[in-house]
Amino acid sequence: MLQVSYIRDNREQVLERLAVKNFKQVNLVSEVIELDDKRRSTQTSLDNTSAEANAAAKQIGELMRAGKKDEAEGLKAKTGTWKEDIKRLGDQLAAIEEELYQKLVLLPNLPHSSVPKGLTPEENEVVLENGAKPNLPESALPHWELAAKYSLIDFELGVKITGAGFPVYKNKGAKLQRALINYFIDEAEKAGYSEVMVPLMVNEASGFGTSQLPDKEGQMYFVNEDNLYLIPTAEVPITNMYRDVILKGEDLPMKNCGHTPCFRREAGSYGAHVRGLNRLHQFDKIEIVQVAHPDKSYEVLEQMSLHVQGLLQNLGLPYRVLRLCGGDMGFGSALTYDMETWSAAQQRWLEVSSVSNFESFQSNRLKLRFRNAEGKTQLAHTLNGSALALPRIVATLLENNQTEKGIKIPEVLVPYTKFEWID
RNA sequence: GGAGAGGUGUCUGAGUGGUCGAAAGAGCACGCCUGGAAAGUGUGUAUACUUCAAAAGGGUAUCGAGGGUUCGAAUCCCUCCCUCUCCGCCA
Repeated sequence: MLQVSYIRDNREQVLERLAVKNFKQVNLVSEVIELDDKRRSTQTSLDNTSAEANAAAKQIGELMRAGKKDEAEGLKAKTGTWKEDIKRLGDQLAAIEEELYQKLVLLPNLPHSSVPKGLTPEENEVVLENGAKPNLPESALPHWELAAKYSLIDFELGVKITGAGFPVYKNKGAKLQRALINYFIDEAEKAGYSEVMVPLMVNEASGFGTSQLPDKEGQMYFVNEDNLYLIPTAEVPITNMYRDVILKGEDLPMKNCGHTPCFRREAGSYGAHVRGLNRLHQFDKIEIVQVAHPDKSYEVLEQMSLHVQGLLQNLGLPYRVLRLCGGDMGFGSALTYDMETWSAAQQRWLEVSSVSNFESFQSNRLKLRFRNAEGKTQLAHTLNGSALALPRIVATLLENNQTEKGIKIPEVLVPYTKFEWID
């Protein structure tokens, strides 16, 4: 959520930035400012009336104690109008604040100045490409066929137990999952992220805090009985650890990592591109999260991007880094890098990570602040990224590393898998 | 699931209708004291809003959340949420 004070002070710039995200409801900006004007004047009237009423109440108390009952009664008689006014103004204020909030949550975050204008994924900017794409023989198989051939993943069994998009990992397929999880967590800890294990269900307040709600309500599984949402990413519980928190300036940056399954309804996405591991309802992911000083958050973003790239390099996967264009960015993000690996058998790029700086968009909702050098509270910046999401890594690994002998496990993983080949 | 107790500031904890944004202690910060430290001592120590104000400061709101009673609510009433204890169930 954007800060109203910022919108007020930088109206033209806000409009300009929103245009980069192709945001159409530009009149919301002036509506927000008008409502805030109304809010302020109503608040002032309410405050003044309350002050009068408070003073009178105090005086009545004093008169009562002094035994001047008549005077007190006289004063009491006058309080009626104030009471009515306070009630009326209070209701008005609540209504205005609600309306303001409803409009405010419709405004996406402002994109960073480096974000390219654009509508579709094709307009994302390729920042860099790294690693050689393997040349596979004609007989190369896509990962879903490899998974069946080596008995690594049973999609049909998952359908029986739950439904499409909930695969069962078996044998070396299951072990590969655990190996990747442990490897990614170990690497994150080496980079200074402290591990947390968090709940897989969150309440409404947490969903709002990281702006999945109300924006992506339909994308989350919802447990009606208890009013809880299954997490679509560990970003939600991990970032919400810092909800309603005032950090000390010297505590920044806070760095956490965690592994969780992620649950996504992915309503409406079917077809050839979602075969196999390409898109699932449940998958495992290691998330890295930082709470940073506003002056440092873009440095931190680069550092997180490099961390993710390091993992991909270590796994020997060809990858590229995209700077998302305004139209392809998430609602709350100011700058997002997507990392994609080249899936040689499918001949396409697969998104395996997304690293974003939310600046103060989330922290404004979270009320996540720190005490700055002047001792004042200030909104911190939040960042997060996948490091990494497993399924497409597995897909690319299986496809790119297939040989006649079997599938070669990358060296860095062998201490974790304890086998070198899937055969 | 059944029965009971309770939610106050960074923490402990007082406060059952006015003088309460809230005693006291601890912690923390700064100062004094000290060769240095401890002890001692003094001061300070919530958040938000504010078309009041240059600032100091002032006003308003907040004692789990929301509503109500009252001239006046941390205190009384209602609803909800949460925590703890005992019983039941249980990895």
